[in-house]
Amino acid sequence: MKQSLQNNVTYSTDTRNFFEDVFELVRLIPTGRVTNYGSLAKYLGSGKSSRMVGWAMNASHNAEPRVPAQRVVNRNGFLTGKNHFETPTTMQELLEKEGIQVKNDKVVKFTELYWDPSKELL
DNA sequence: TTCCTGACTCCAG
DNA sequence: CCTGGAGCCAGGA
Repeated sequence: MKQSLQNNVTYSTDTRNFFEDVFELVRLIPTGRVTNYGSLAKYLGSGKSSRMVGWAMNASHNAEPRVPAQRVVNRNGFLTGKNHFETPTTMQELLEKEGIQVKNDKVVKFTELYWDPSKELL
């Protein structure tokens, strides 16, 4: 099912809702914590569609209020999405500004900072 | 319309 | 423990 929106952009209705769900969920991640794509997808009921979460992040840059996409990394704590920010170092800088240490494109103490929506949220 | 790609993950070997 | 292949599904060519 497709529908045309006011901004003249076409999205599948389900996709649009999925986007917004992802955005809101990411905004719930506490400052100084991180999570991964798979957990978000699972929490939203998409199970194995972790790639779609990353794809949604791609569209999150224009979202209001801002989506802290830097807090979403892959399951090993690597900043796989860094190249999609304004500069390749933006993601890391944003994280460090929140007190998260990053080394070699990986979140230090990832397992301790990991935030699982299906456990932290009701 | 078909084919390819990807901010990912899981699983069999 | 490491690797390759498959599942996933929206967009772009």
